[in-house]
Amino acid sequence: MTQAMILFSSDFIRDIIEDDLQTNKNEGRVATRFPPEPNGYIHIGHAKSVCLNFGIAAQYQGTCNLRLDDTDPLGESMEFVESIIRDIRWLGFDWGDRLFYASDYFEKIYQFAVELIKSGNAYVCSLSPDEVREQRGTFTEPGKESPYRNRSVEENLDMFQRMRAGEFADGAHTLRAKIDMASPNIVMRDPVIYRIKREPHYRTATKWVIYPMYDFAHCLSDALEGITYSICTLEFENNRPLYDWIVGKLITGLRPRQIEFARLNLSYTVLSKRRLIELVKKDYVQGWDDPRMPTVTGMRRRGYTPEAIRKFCAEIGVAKNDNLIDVALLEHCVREDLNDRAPRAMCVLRPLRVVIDNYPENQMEQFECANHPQNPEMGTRKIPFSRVLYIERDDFMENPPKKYHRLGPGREVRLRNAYVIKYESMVRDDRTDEVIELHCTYDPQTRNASPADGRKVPGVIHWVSAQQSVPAEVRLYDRLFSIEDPGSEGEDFINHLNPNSLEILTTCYVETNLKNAGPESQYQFERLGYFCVDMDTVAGKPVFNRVVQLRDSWAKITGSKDY
RNA sequence: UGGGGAAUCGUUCAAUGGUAGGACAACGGACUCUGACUCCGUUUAUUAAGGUUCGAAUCCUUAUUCCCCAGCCA
Repeated sequence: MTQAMILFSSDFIRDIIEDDLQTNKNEGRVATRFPPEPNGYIHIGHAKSVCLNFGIAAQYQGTCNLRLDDTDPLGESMEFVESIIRDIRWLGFDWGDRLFYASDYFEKIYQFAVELIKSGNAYVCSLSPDEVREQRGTFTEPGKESPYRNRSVEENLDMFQRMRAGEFADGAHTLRAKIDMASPNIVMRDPVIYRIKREPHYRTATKWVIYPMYDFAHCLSDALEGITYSICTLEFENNRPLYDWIVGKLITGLRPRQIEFARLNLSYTVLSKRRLIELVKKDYVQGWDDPRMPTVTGMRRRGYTPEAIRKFCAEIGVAKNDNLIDVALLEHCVREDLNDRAPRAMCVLRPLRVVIDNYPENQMEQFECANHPQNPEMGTRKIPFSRVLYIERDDFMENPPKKYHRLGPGREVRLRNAYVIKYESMVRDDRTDEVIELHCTYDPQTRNASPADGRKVPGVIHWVSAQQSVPAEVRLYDRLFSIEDPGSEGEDFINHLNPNSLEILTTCYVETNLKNAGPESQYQFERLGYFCVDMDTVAGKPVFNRVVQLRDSWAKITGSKDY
């Protein structure tokens, strides 16, 4: 990614780095890493971390490694590795040849453990999981030392080797760091650093039956890669003393420094892996790339751009306060980006038929329309106009309120890019009494001009030609949850799913120009919002996802939600 | 309850002993062939109480509130 694409910024982590650079710590080197576990898809919260780690590397001419933190084979898979790589690339970041796997370090990490045993700093413990828990103590009481704590180095070495050789059942023994069972920090009470797990690993297959724990593997992986700043989230603050203890015992010279920041929370969604997995597994959504999901792949399918996501990550900043970011900020960022780059188009979501009585039966005109009102470089396109049109149902009211400036009995309105038309009469369905058709007349003088008599026509509505438009499916998305913080309540978050988070409209009409629009291309449907061509599109029958609505000050007045 | 963190507009981020500022949101208004965009304007904050100081969001003291930790998850 080029320098220009990076949003440079300042925060408490960058302050630390700049201080270090001043004193030439780490010989002026800046090395970070993004270390996801490949057991799920990455989401907008990960994107914050990606932007932070890769952004810092770019800002200080350093490096950022991509490292798959795959030390627990349960749930990890190549599918997730591939999705993570795809998503980070799409976000616009590059790690060159520095793609690493913690699993590639298993042998080295094993040797580090042997070293720890030899120096008397680790022992094989044969307590059961329950016993370990019981003996760990509580917040207020110290733990008890394991009866196996003082095994000889020789016995430990032998046992650990036999653990590796597969002589024992899962859970029969663990390797524990010998630290302090009385530590007020529970993390330091002789933490388990290796466990036996007879689970095939997606990369090392059945080569290993013991796997290092996060606390042991992560800091050593950082050290092996020469990481200078190991940036992680707040919940690892308690683990930092252990991080420093392990590195202090095993690594000489320059050591990585762990710095913690607050993870992102976003209103009206959930960002915990556990909850996201539940949404997918129990079919509350249609997969990881469901456009309602806060996953990178979901947002991509929805129509978000990498630029918008990066802007958002820059806007929210980095600090140590717990936060709940208003999703309105995310929406603002995508509108800002798409406003600049999305060509305009017209689409009628809920059609109402309009006949222009004084327009000749077989006449057809082509109007040249700007693709972007502020950017002429985006060119023009031709839009067909004819006697029968569709307009939005919401753009006609029988008994409109005062400030409504669209169509109604006795009213005039401007058809966007076309003529001013005037209401003449309506046709009702005999049975339902519903208005099914409008008859209007047009003013031929108003094609590219205001009415000759100087009268004001305040309203402008969008439309398509009935004959020359293409049927489309449009999927309207709303927030996945109906409360701000579904993750916080004691109640099951599933109870707060928004039942109206997806509305599928199958009778829409879009202008002919979009008949073969390619997947992932974004448009602004004027007066409606930004839309993105979904991958479910088939030739000639486009499917659009609504990325986000336009800001709508009329909706604020009426309280109505959308079209 | 022991330990580790954090408290600043509605939401967020800043101000590093010297004018509390930005963004989003909200609310007015201007403009407009998108009730969009853009532009102009307005409202709103230092958790509390003491102290140090010419001067405190910042330093000290005492409270209060919230988050994290008792996985052989990360």
